[in-house]
Amino acid sequence: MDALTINEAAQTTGWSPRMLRYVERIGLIEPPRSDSGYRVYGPEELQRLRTLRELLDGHDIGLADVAFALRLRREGDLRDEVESWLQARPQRPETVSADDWLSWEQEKHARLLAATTTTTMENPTL
Amino acid sequence: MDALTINEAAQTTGWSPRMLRYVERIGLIEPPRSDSGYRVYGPEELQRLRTLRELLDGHDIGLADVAFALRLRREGDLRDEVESWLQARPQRPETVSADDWLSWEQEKHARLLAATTTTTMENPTL
DNA sequence: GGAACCTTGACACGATCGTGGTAAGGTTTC
DNA sequence: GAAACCTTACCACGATCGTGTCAAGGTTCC
Repeated sequence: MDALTINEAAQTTGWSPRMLRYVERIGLIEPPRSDSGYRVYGPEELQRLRTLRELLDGHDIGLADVAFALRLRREGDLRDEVESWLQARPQRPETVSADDWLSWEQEKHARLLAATTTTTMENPTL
Repeated sequence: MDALTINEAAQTTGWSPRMLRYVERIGLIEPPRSDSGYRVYGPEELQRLRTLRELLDGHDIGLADVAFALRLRREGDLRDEVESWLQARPQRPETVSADDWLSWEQEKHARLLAATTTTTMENPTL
């Protein structure tokens, strides 16, 4: 069976049970619950937990960073505002530099993506 | 004249001099320096400082969050990995929704990249 | 050449992040 | 019905974030 309890999930993923609850609380991985309220970790959650670990270890980022990235993805207006703030010349190119142009180009991708993922569908079965 | 010193800039933007140095240190706004090393705040910096304030006040985010967004924008591999992690069904869609499919298509790039960096293949014990 | 700036560096401090424990109580299993 | 789980809710603690203040030294202004 691929339905592990929190301690079993902790065992196989390397996270502590405490951290699994924390990761859930900040909204990164919210496993479904059994009838009696027990967290149920399926293969999906386990895989996500492992890749999350890799993500954190790979770069110098924290859970809060990933949580913020999640916010950016869910809250369209927030993402747009942050994005447009960052866009406003981070350096001071007296003239429009090639660098500016480059980032603009790169931005198109994000913009397109943003346009389609704007739906903030929420459905946390509490 | 539009070349203010740090205290003047603080005055007109509402930030404290201390915070202006902090904002610079985390890479958000790095004003040029005079020959003697004094920070020189031009209209650009002032405007950016004001909009930064609005950005922070508008949503419940911190400077560290904006700094991370900046990292995401600068470090392409980081952005891709974070993006692809978030993409991996944040919720559990029993059925694949159209929305999922759409983003799936657009995210192929990120997924491919992720495939090369994700090597954790564990079998669900038990 | 002194007043009034600027610089970096340090000490400090509450708030949050990332963890770990422990307690009080419900569930599952045998 | 007791053991071994699970739940939430606290207390704690080092690390970082977001601030302030202060010290020691260079710069600008008059």
